Amino acid sequence: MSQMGYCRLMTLDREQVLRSAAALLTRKSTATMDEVARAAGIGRATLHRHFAGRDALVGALEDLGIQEFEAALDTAGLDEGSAEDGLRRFVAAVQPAAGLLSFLVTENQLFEGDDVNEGWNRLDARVAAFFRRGQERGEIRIDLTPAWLTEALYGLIGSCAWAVQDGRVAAQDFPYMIVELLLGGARRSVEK
Amino acid sequence: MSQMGYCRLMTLDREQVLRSAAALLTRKSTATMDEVARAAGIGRATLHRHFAGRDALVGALEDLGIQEFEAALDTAGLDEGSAEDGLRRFVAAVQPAAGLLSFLVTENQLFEGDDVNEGWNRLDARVAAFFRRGQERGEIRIDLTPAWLTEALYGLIGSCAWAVQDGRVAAQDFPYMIVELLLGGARRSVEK
DNA sequence: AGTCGATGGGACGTTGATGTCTCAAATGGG
DNA sequence: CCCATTTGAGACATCAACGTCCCATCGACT
Repeated sequence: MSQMGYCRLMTLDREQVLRSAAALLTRKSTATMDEVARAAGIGRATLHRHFAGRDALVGALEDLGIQEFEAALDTAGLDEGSAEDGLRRFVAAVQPAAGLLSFLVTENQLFEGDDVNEGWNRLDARVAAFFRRGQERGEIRIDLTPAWLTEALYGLIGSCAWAVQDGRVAAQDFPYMIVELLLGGARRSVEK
Repeated sequence: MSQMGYCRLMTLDREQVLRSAAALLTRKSTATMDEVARAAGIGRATLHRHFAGRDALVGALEDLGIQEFEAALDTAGLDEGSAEDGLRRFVAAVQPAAGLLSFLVTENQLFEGDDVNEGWNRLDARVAAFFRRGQERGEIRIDLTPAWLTEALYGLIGSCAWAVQDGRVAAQDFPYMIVELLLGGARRSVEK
C-alpha cells in the first residue's frame, strides 16, 4: 500500500519519457509511437500506459513546452532593465526549449484550429505586451507591430534552433544571433 | 449520369494542378491526395496520371518552388544598387511564392537528408553570397554570418507568410516588415 | 519464499492513405 | 455522326501506424 514511492517513480518516468520524446520529435516530427518508445528505452505498451495515444503525448508535450516557455519568461524578468537586456535574458533562458517550441509551433500550424491550447494566447500576449512597452518607452520602433515582432521572434528562435542542430550556427551564439538580428538588424550603421 | 460540376473545366494543365496543390498544401501540409485532387477540380485517378504519387507531386512542387525562388532572385537584381534596395526587390518578388517556400522548407526538414535537391544549395549559396558581398561593401554587419542571415531570411519569410495568412499582418506590408526587421532591426535608434 | 504490480514483447483488429485497376461517360477531332 | 482519347468514379489490394489486449517475466516489498 505504499502509494507514495510508487507515484513518485511513475511521475519521474513520465517526465523522462516526455523529455526523450521531445528530443526525438524535435528532430523528426513524424516519428512513430514505436520510435518514441524505443528512444525512451521502454516498450510501446508502457508508452501507451503513460499517454493514452499520440494526441495525448503531443498534448503533454504542449503543456511541457508552454510551461518551459512561461518559466523562461518568468526567470528572465523581461521588464527589469532595458528591453534589450530583458530580451537577451529571455532568449538565453528559452534556448534549451527552442527545439520543442519549434516543433509545437509547426504542430499547431497544421492543427485545424478547433480547441487550441489557450496557453499560447497567454504567452503571445505577454511577449506582445513586452514589445508594446518597449515601444511606449521609446526603445522599440513603432512601425513594426508587436504582433509581427512576436511572430518574428518565434520564427527566429525556430530558425536558429534548426541552424544550431545542423551545425550552421554555434550553440553558444544562439542568444546573440537572435537578439542582435531582431533588435539591431543586419544593417551596418555608423555608430555601431 | 451528367456530372455538372466537371463538364465546364476541361483538360487541366499540369501547371494548374501544381498551382492549386501548392495553394492547398501551403495551408494544410498534410492534405490527402484526394483532397489535392478535389482542390484542383479533378479526380484522384487523373491526379495520379499527372504525378506518379505523393513523392512525385512534392518533388514537382519542389522544382516549382526552386524555380520561382530562382526567378525572384533573377528579376530582383540583387546586386544592382544598395544591398537594402536589392533585398527589398527580392522579398517583394518572392512574396507570391512565400507560402510554397515555407511548406518546402518544413518538408525538407523532416526529410531524412538522403538525396536533397541540390537546387537548394545553389539558392542558399546565392543568398549567402549576397550577404557576404554586403559585408564586404560595408553595408552589412560582419558579426552575423551569411549562413545565419540566410537562415533568418527564410525564417522571417515563412513567419510573415503565416502571419499574413492568419490576418496578423497585412499582405501589402509583407516586404516592409521583413526587410525592415532583417536589416534595420526593432531597436529604435536616434537617426531613425 | 510468496505476492502484487509493472513491464515488455508480441499478437491481434482497425483505420486511413496510397497506388492500381476497370469501366462508363464525356470530350473533341475527323 | 463516329471514334479515339481522356476523364471521373469507384472497387480493390496493400501497407503503415495506431490502439488494445494478453501473458510471461522481472522487481520490490512483506
